[in-house]
Order: sequence, then structure tokens, then C-alpha cells
Amino acid sequence: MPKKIEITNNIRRLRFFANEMTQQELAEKAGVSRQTIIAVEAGKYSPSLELAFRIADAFGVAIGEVFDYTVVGETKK
Amino acid sequence: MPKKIEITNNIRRLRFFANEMTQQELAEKAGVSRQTIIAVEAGKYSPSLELAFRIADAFGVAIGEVFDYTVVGETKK
DNA sequence: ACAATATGTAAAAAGTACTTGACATTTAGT
DNA sequence: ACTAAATGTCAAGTACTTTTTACATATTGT
Repeated sequence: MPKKIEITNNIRRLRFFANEMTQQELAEKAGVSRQTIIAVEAGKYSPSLELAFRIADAFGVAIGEVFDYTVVGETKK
Repeated sequence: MPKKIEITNNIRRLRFFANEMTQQELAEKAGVSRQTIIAVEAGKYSPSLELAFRIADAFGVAIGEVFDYTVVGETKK
């Protein structure tokens, strides 16, 4: 995948806004392991689209409110 | 991942709305192989979040306009 | 000081996405 | 009838995501 992209996320923020939801709770709501939440939240890798949808769903928001997408080198509007 | 989910997409429709963009062109815009576009468009597998963003970007729309997410068993509002 | 909860790290194994290359089928243009 | 372009299929290999297990550290309440 040539054009480089950065995906950042607001999971930590959203967890705190969402009544201090723990990583464990989010993991359960999203149906994945806690490890996966830790890794995604820490930006170690970006999730599958499916998991992205599950996480957004756990917070009741759209994917775009959880994950930000930036094309490296271009300035995103 | 326990709760089953279905991810469908409007890639084909969007390609035609977008001036009959071919799979090849979309592949180039998104920076992936044509094979990948074929597989995702045909629903053989769902893409990574990164690719989902790239595809949405190629059409200039949000992810939610390209991909639909349905929790199987529950009726999505 | 102790126990319980939340977060973090690491690493192997399994599963899924993506690439490459090669070939088949369909459709449109000449 | 031929050619070119677009779509589709198959398969082997690489890369990345996710799980599982096990342990480390920090924070809070008793």
C-alpha cells in the first residue's frame, strides 16, 4: 500500500467519556480479547474494518468519531 | 468475535456513479492490487480499516457510505 | 500491608487480508 | 473475426491482525 497513511484513534478518550469504561469492558462489548483493545488503543496496529465497526458500535458513534485518517504528506481538509 | 456481523458494501455502485471508474483505477487510487478490490467488492472478505479509509477516500465519501454494518440477529436502527 | 482492579508487555500460534502471476470469460469497437 | 479492455477465478506466498497465556506495574480501598 504505497501512499502512506496514519490512522489514529480516540478510544481512550471515548472510554472515559463513556462512564470510565475499562479496556476489559470494551473488549467484551466488542467481542475481542483485551490484548486486541490494548494494541489498537495504543496504535500498535490498526484494526480490521469489522473490529472498527464493533468498537464504534460499543460507544454508539460512527467510525469516523473513533478513528482519524491522515494521508501523510498531504494536508487533510 | 462472538456476535456475528455482516459487512456489505456499495463499491460497485459507487464505481459507476463515479464516472464508471474501473476496478483497476480504483485499485490504483487506493494503492492496492486489483485482486484485492475484486475480493472486497465481491464481499469475499472485509478489508482492513486502512483499506476501507483508502477506498472511501477514492470516492470522496465517508466509510459509512461505502460499507454497511449489520449485527446479525438484531435489527439495526 | 494486603487484596482487588486496571493497565501494560511479550511472544508463539492461528487466522485473515493482501500480493503476484497466470489464465478464462464477457463486452465493445473496428 | 479480431483485438482490447474489464471482470472474474484460482493458487501459493507474504504480511498483518487477533488470540491465548503468562507475568509486571500501578492504583485504590480496607
